[in-house]
Amino acid sequence: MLTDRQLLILQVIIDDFIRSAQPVGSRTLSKKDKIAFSSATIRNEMADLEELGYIEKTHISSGRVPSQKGYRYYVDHLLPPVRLTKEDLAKIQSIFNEQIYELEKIVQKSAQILSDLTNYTTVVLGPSVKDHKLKTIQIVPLNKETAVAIIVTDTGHVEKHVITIPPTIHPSDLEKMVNILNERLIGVPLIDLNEKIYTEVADVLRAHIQSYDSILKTISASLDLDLNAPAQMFFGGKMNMLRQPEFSDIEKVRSLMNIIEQEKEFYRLLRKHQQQGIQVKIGKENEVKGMEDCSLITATYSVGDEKLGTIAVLGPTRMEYSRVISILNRVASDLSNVLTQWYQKY
Amino acid sequence: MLTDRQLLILQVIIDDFIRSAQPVGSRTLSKKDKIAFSSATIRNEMADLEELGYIEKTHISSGRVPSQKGYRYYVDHLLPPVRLTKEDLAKIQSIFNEQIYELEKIVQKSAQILSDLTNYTTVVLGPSVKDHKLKTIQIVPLNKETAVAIIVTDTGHVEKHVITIPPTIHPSDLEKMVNILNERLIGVPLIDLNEKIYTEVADVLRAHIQSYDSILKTISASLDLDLNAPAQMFFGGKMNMLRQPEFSDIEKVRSLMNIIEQEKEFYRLLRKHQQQGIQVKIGKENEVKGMEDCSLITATYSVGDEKLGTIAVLGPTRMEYSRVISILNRVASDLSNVLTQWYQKY
DNA sequence: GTTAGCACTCTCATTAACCGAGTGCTAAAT
DNA sequence: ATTTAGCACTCGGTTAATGAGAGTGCTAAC
Repeated sequence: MLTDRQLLILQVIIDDFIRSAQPVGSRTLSKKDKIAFSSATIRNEMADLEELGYIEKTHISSGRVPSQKGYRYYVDHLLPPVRLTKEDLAKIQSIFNEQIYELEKIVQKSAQILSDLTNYTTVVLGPSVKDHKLKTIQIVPLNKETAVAIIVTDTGHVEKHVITIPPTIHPSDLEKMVNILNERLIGVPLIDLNEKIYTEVADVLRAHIQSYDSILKTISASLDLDLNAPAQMFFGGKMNMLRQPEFSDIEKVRSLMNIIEQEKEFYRLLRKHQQQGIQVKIGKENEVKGMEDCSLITATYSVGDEKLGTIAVLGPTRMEYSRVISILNRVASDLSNVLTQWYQKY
Repeated sequence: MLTDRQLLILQVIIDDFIRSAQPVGSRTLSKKDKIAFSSATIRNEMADLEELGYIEKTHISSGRVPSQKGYRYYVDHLLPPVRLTKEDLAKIQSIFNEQIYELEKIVQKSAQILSDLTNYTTVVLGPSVKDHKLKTIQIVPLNKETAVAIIVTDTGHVEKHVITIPPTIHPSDLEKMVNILNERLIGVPLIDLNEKIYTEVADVLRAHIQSYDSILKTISASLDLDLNAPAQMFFGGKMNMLRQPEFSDIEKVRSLMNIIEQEKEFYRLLRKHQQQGIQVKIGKENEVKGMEDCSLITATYSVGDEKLGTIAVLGPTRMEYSRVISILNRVASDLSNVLTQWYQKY
């Protein structure tokens, strides 16, 4: 329903505003190469665009600023194509340059590079360990009372857990228990461990081990807690927001940092973004107080068909959507490829 | 060489300025209970104090502000006694309430509580693992090429390390190697591991194992890297600085955050503060550009006589020295006590 | 349908005036 | 010999006035 000319104007307004952070006036627009008509014409079109809700004035005689609806339309239909420069590609490549075998490190480095590249804040939601499969479980006694339980998954992830050992348990029982656990539970996804303990392991334990009750508690202690914990979040460029002119007000910085720092809220927000592909949430679409001036762009990365985690870029609503989306696409797919390739070995 | 009255005035000026963040004038001072002489007298005394360098004016006809020298004198000689409230003590106690057996968690929680209590930024330098002693080393093969090496120390600390296994190494050799390592190296401090490998283990290995060269590389890979890594730093209340009026300027926030975020610089700074007891570095005493308006108060915590790490509180020079020092003293000694008690079991 | 022209609006930067908090100095009081 | 009252003076911060500049909406001409 918008005419081509209106679309052109909308696009140029948003492009210019993203660059300059200043309201865009009709005269500025009329000087652009792409635009061949006079400022008066532009003024008329702008009045229409404003009436339709795509742009706004900051005050009665100011230039125009994109509205949330405007950004939404821009993101959905008007994104200018971006080609990543060689430098950009090289940096992205550098994430995978070193031979890294640890998922966490690679994910952390991705967050780092991504924030360098975009100058915004990035968050990478690490893969939940729930679906990883048990490779081995070890219990290393530290002294009479405590021991550290170590769980290794098929992906090389290591969980540790310091536990107390009730004095009723005999060391040899402990050893037996570990053997039984390893015999019966290798290959089981961590999330199913608790169930399997009761269906598969409990009977065997009862048959072989004296202090059955306390040993069960010990097992629970070593396996239970880590499952409900949220997946790790890796941040990059937390302070990049300070450079954006929209955050020259210390109050805004504070309220935004509050959201980021108390990670729970932010984690919940990211959990919503589990769908395949790039997702863009603009301003109030995030439904979080204090993020009205922010946009969140997310992508997922995966191994084969299985989603592993989410990569997110947080910036002002006046964000370089095109560029960020391109970069994010690239990083997510490269990361998926590398991980897929890597996991195939197992 | 300062008269009692001058000291009194200096103290009241600093106390007031710490509270209000506003330059203190003679009239304000004369209204204080402690002060029984007129504003004119105070003006004379202040002129002297200024000449001696303990206080400064922000402009020719303003009230006085403590100088760095003033703060230094205040910290060294004029600290008003502070008694921690029951609430404060209860919060500090709560660090140790839960039965926590993991050093990292307890240290992290200390940082958290400390920043809550002081409203400043806190850093806790975790203990370096270098001095911990090897409890066991395990190598868990993940697939043909990679394995994860797991080092457990007597303190329950777990290091993991993904390594590649050269195809020339036979799995049984790997097993032999692990056995030999465990036989020979248990109880050795991590920092001495590399040396011991050559003095104690190399010969045995050569005698028993075929692919001697590649296995040595593998060992190095599993043990080498983690030693030079700096000890972990745990932050609390990174954003608390935003609430201080001296950081209403976004530029200052940025330069300070830069220092904090790129942890290396900050780590180096903390390393200087290894001496026993409370240390206070005021403003430029920190010798870090961008920290001219900050003070750093540090304490060490230890097990028995052995220093483990450093606890630090970073605030504006206009910091509540008295309160922070009291709290820090308490936390450091409580932490030391708990850890000493805990470690004695080993 | 497009554009030139014009009156009007509003922000922002500059300047001037003023208030208030604070100082230093002098002279009187203790 | 101190201490204090008094007074002239300084300077930052706030308010108000002014003007320039950017931008708009509307009308009338092209």
